[in-house]
Amino acid sequence: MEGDQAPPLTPYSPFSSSAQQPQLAPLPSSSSSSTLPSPGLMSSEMDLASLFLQSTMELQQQAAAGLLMETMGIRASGGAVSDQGMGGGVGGGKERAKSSGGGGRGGKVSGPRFAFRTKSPNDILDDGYRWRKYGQKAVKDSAYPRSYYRCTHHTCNVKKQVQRLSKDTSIVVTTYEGIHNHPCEKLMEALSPLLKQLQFLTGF
DNA sequence: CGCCTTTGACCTGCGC
DNA sequence: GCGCAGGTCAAAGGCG
Repeated sequence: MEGDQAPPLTPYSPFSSSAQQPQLAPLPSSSSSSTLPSPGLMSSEMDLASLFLQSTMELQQQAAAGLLMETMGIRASGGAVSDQGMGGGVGGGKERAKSSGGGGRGGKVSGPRFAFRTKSPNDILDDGYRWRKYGQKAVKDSAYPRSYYRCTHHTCNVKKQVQRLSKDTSIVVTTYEGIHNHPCEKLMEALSPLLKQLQFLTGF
């Protein structure tokens, strides 16, 4: 069924149309809203930790959408990549073909995708998660290789691609695919002392 | 010792 | 059907 192109990324022209592109182009459609991870914390008694967990989940969404980036002083601009650029897909070596449903180029995605550009000398921007690099590939349009990363969390299947623009080497295009189903480690680590203090003060 | 990066090979989808 | 381009795997090596 080649019918399901389902371009989850809003096409945009990287530089050409000087029009006011949004700071980023999160995936508009159905996929993003419906694939929100349901954090299994529906226990009857929700303590502060659970609340925190939930809020971090939401934070992730915003972070992924680049909103947080700006707050953190990271410049997020541009938007989604067109599918001729990094739209790629799950090509598939070996067992991936069946496990992930294949997909292939311009095809299915495992989750919502966000792409944004950051102006940074570093290819890797520290978003609080731990990533493991699983591939690097030279791409045709760019003089710089594209790197492939996967979230190291066991249950998390989020991937990201990082590529430096050949036109402007100071700009790094990062594409996130999927949504983390676990809290941000660094964030939790930083907040845990606060949480304890809060619990102490509030009597919980 | 565990985790991460590197790198070549392999697989899949698309265009011609 | 073939070649190209992109995405992923997995072994090997490095580092803290």
